[in-house]
Amino acid sequence: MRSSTKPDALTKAEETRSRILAAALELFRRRGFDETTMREIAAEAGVALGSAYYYFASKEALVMAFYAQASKEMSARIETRLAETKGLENQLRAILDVKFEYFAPNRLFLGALSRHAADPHNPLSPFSAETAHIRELDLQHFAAALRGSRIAIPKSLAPYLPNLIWLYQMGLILFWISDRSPGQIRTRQLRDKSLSLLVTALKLAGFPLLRPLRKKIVDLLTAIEADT
Amino acid sequence: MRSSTKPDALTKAEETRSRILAAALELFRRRGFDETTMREIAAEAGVALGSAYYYFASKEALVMAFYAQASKEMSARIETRLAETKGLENQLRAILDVKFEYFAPNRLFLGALSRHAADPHNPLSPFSAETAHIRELDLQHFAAALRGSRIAIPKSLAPYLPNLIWLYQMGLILFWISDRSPGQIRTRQLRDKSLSLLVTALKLAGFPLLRPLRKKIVDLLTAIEADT
DNA sequence: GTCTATATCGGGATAGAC
DNA sequence: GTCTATCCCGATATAGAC
Repeated sequence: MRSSTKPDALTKAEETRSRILAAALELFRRRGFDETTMREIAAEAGVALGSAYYYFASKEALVMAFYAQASKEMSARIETRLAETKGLENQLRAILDVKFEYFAPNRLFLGALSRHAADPHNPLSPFSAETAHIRELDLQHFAAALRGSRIAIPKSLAPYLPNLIWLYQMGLILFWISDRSPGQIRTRQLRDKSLSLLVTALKLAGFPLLRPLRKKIVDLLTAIEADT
Repeated sequence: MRSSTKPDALTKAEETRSRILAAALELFRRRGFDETTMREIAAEAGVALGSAYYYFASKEALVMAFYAQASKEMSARIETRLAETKGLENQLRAILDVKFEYFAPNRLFLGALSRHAADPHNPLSPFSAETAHIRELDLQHFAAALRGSRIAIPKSLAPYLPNLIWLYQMGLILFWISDRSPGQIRTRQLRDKSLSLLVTALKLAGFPLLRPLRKKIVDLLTAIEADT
């Protein structure tokens, strides 16, 4: 518990903890996740190996701490940007921009983590139960952008859209992580073209002739959602 | 090189090699990939640790050998099934069936490997350069099914379809790998509904009113394909 | 409660004798 | 081509100083 005599300062323990986390992230960024050892992290933070383990039960726990911090910081930025931006496509782009900007220095690091991305049962996966609260925050941003949009979205489809767009965004991020084109130009192209496609598709979604297709899509989404 | 005096029998070396591979796969299936150690594999195969490494440079190499074997065996089965099946949807389902049947005993094992799935630069990823020849075989099956179909597919879209369907199939397999519903019922539902959706979408693809959407899709696909 | 120092283990990979 | 003996190193457990 925080000492009640210094409510504004970090306690010694909190200071040590955040120094260890900072050292870990610095090394993860510089050398990648797998290559960084707990011994190096402890050395970089100026503590003994045992201390590092005292604060973080595993290397994995350091990653979870990173997730929490990133989610919190990005969420604030996203809310600011959404308030200054008009139009669904622009708002979605704004969300993506915040993420890419924030993640840019961590691309190598995230690349190592993406190994776990495909396994929803791995705690580090963006699909896992352990990261559910982070996902939830993201979903709220997407839902807000959709609510503010003037595009008429079919009622049957609407409940699934935040999740679908979240998934789309994860796909883009995964693509970006292993995009080796200079400055990740290809991801930028993909982002622009796919965003434009997405918005066009949403505009067409209510079109009567597409009813059978829409029905099949909703049917599919319902089946997937069943429990998860 | 194989001894020319016994063209039909396995040489001793080949026998040892395949015994090691069989032991490895058996253990991978039973206990999972990470949990299985090279020491156990050697013991199960009745050879020394060093011998296992003589035949397979790493645990990873054992996986690549599994891939090669699986690809070869499934390819033969798929060709048989395609010859007996009519209609695009049925043919696609036939291909998926062969894969799921073949992979069924290896679900746990594949689950551990799926960690690498998201990283195209990892040799074990289905997207990697090292697995390109396996992917190529798959693509040919999908291309054959599409060629044999009576559905009129827009010229602009056609070249991308085998790749797209291959990607769709990978998505299904990834879903299946971590599908914990009894008997993987949910994957079966998803397979049926998504196949039906896919075929419906292909039938509608040439529809004139969808031209702007189609154009955007082709545009997107072209950008992605650019080099990779 | 916070942290250091040290010991031990598990497992991938390799060297070199035979 | 097969073995034994090691190397190396990340991870973990623990005893105990402060």
